[in-house]
Amino acid sequence: MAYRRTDSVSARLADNRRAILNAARDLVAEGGFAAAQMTEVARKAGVATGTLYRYFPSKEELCRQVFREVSAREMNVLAGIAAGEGPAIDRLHEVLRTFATRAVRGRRLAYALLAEPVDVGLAEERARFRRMHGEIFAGILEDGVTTGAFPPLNVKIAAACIAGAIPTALIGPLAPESHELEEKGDSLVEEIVRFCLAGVEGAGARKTTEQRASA
Amino acid sequence: MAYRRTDSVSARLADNRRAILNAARDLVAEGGFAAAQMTEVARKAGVATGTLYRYFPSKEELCRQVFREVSAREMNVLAGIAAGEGPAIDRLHEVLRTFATRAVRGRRLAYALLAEPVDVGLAEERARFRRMHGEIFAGILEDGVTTGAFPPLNVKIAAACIAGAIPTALIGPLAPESHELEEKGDSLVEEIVRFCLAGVEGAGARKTTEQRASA
DNA sequence: ACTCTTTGTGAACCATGGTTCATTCTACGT
DNA sequence: ACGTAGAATGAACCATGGTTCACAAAGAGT
Repeated sequence: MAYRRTDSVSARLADNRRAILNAARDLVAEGGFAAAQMTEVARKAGVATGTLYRYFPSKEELCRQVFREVSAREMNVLAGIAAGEGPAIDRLHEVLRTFATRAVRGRRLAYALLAEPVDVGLAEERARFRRMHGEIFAGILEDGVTTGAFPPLNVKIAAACIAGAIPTALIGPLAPESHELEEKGDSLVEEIVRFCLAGVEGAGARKTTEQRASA
Repeated sequence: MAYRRTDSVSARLADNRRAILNAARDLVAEGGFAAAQMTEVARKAGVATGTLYRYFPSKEELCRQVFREVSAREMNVLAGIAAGEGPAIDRLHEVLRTFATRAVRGRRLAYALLAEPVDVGLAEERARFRRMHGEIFAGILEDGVTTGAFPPLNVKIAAACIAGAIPTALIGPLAPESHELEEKGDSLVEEIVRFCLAGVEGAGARKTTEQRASA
């Protein structure tokens, strides 16, 4: 028996791992995933390039991990609201407003999570992120439909629409070089949320001119 | 005077250019922009790799050109509908349905245009594409608001929401490996369109529980 | 003190795929 | 026919940036 992992070593390993993840996260928060190059991450974390590979099998894994950690924080905030008490409509309102507002506040990070051009690995992670948004929204919608607060609707599709509408409406303004959020951010958020709520609530069957004419 | 460009030569040049663009377009339609590698494009177009650079300064330019040509066709279809006669609401309905339906029919191409992970150059082109969608939608909305068919609303934001909701709701199903569109495509489209129309029409001020309570 | 194992190092390595360029070919004008 | 300009060629080139690996350092056990 020649070697055993001490607590102090385990701690140091854990510290390193954290330092690496933090370094990567910070780089992403500053310049998006494009800025998270292995050399830079290592430098910022205070370790050698090769060391990164003792903790993560590849850049892709490292970036995925960062993506998951950052997005998990957001998801938890939203999930918390979704799981709360109160009428579905209020929770929906709150979730949407929070989603949009947090994106506006943390623009660069939001841009990285939602819109920055990334490679296929991260795109996959991003898809998962969107899907989870959809599921949170869908949960509330389900509630609302059950209690009769919302008209009958296909909750999955409506949720997907919301999960797409919000980021897209924000993306132009979210782009790193845009500054229009500083002032008009709040009203923008309000308007987006309003659209989504209306999409949910006004789900009753509706007719085109032809249908009205033939009635 | 030693040389003058003949008609036959000009024609051949134009043919080559077209052949290259077509080759690239076909590759994109089959395997997305990821499949449009210069070597492949050249092979498919029946020219040498170097020749590509006599017609396009870089791969990025070539791909942008392809993107523009393909997307222009879509935009024109939508713009045609938007510019038509009839009540705004019908035109909106028609435009949205057409947008979604065409995406469903030309899945792979739609995926490439809307969702495939691409590099920054094409992402820029894609952003322009989205913006143009938004402008088409916004034009109709503007009309509808003016004529009183729609309640007052921020047309730009609503348009952006629509431009985001439709692709996002389709993306999962659009993904090359998914086959769920074959059967459920039409109802999916209907539901998405319904959500968007409701978002536009139900734009009247709406109140949260707190606001209702304090009234 | 000595050995053995794990951990850390960073310069060299390599894979990918776009781009170049010396050379060859084509066709225009005389 | 022949000289020349423009067009075509495609194998070699190169830039980027992730990954490796031979070696050194540190820590654990006897």
